[in-house]
Amino acid sequence: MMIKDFFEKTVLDAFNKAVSDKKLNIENANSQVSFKCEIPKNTQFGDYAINVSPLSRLAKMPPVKIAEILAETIEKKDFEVNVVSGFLNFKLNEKFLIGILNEVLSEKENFGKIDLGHGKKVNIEYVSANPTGPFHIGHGRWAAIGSSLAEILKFTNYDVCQEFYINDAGNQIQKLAKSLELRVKELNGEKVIWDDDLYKGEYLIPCAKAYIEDNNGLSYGDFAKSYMLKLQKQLLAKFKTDFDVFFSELTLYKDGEVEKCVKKLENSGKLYEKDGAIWFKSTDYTDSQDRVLKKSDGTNTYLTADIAYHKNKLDRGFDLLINIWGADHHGYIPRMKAAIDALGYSSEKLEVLLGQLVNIIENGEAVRMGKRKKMVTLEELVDEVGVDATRYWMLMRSIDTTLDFDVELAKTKSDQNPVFYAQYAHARCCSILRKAQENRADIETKEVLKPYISKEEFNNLAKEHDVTRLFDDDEKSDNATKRLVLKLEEFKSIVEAASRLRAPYLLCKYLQEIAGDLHHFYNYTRVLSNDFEMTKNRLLIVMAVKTVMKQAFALIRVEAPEKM
RNA sequence: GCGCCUGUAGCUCAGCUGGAUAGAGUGUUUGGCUACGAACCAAAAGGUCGGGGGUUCGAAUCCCUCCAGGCGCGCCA
Repeated sequence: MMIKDFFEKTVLDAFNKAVSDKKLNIENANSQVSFKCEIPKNTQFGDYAINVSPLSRLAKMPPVKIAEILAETIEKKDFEVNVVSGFLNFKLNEKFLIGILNEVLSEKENFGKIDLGHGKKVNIEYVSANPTGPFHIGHGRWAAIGSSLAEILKFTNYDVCQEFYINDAGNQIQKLAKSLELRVKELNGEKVIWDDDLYKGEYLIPCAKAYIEDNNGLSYGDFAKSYMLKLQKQLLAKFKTDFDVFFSELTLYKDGEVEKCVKKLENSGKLYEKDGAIWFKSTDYTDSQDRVLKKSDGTNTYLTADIAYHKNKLDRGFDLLINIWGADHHGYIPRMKAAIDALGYSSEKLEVLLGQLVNIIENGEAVRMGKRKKMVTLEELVDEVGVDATRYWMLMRSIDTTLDFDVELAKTKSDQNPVFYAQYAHARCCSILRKAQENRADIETKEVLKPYISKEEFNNLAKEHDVTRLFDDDEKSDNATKRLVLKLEEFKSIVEAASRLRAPYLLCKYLQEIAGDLHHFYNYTRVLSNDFEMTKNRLLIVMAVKTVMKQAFALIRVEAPEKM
């Protein structure tokens, strides 16, 4: 149980008791009363607080009075209560904190796990790029967010399938084929003329060389597609983004699923013909205009195949479809939801996370990414900044804000990137745990001394973890200890929020905070000392911090290094 | 014109279903290593929360309106 819930329940119990004892006079006994526990901004007040002011109208009493009555009624156990105006402030004592620490130590990497998904089958689709070129930085944002969200959902008991939709069936593929053909001819010494709408990026030159060397009988289009897809897959793996399924749009056509889907829509009565094209009456739902499914030239639009794709996913039995789309696809949501409803499924099963785009900052100016202009590829960025820093940077901010990526800053000042601050805290924990078991020298005599704790004792410590004492009558040290232990407990609510709100950035924020608390603790509290009992207790704190940080890093798929 | 997102410290951003004196990082200034990693810590300075109305005991948070920026509004994908 989370501490906040504990205090909310404690106060609610006290409230009910006060009402039945007639200490509080509530007219409408059936009225819903609930309390909200929060961590005060100013920790002078206490560790947790509940504001009872909203009750004053109901009880016809000033807030202070209510707070005083409740404070008297509350059954105190391992904490103190004091009243300031309408607030009930709670201060935890040492025993309470020891309880938290023991919980972390016994649950280990399972600490913070919570069953939100009840094993629900969820499909999360993201990146889904055309196989016509390398990823740009924007793709990196979706890759980082999607892969991290997948971890978070798994941790909160969802059955997760990560999927990448390959857009390999549109006329962009013809352009790709033509572009490769021209590159091949160029390499063969022919003079060629490039149309403006072709892919003139230099990335097709190595592809053309490979084609000349051995094209395996493939067409230009097929060769280029599989070549680009292979490169994309390699980069995704390097970027710690592991898809379970790569789904080809083309197979929807080959298997006749697109036609079947159109038939089904036709049966629903939502299709009509106009100007030689087949339209979907999506305005019967929430869309602002009807959409063309089959163009007057007889070919399908992108939407048609995409509807068939979503039908396919639903037919595979997923309870929830999560799509991560760039903000530029925002207008696409109503038509997709309309189609899902028209097909007889529930559009509530589709949840679209709209991500704001990424700007590249160069010389202090935002440069819009254009596909055929000179651009920074994700691969270049990863090579220069590193996988961890790039992922962290992409995840740090809420999906709702446009991300400004200052490439120069990330390259030249990478050692002051926030990710290092958090990683350093983890490495510091590891270092203390190592040092505790190593021989050391006496400060004055330089004589070699035994380790603070033997390997055997250390290993027992990890198994039995009996925390006996945390405080040491040093105010700063004790406060730092308390702050750190409470931060460990907060991991539970962070995980819950990150899962419910689909917000991996909360974990980055949490890592910054716990890292800060660890460094603060380190500066005020000596872990390894000649007080053997205290050394053991503090090693257990460090172990707990290491465990929780490692798990938090795992959820965003960033390395938690033992050394740096 | 319509829809979505954003506007909080010099810069980049938090601020949970309304609550106590508005929070971090970074930058600036200052102080701290002769035992566990100074890639660290501590302190100071820095804000009419885009403007204006409204709702109420109370608003950065909810509602209305205006302003500014971003992204969409194809028989493209």
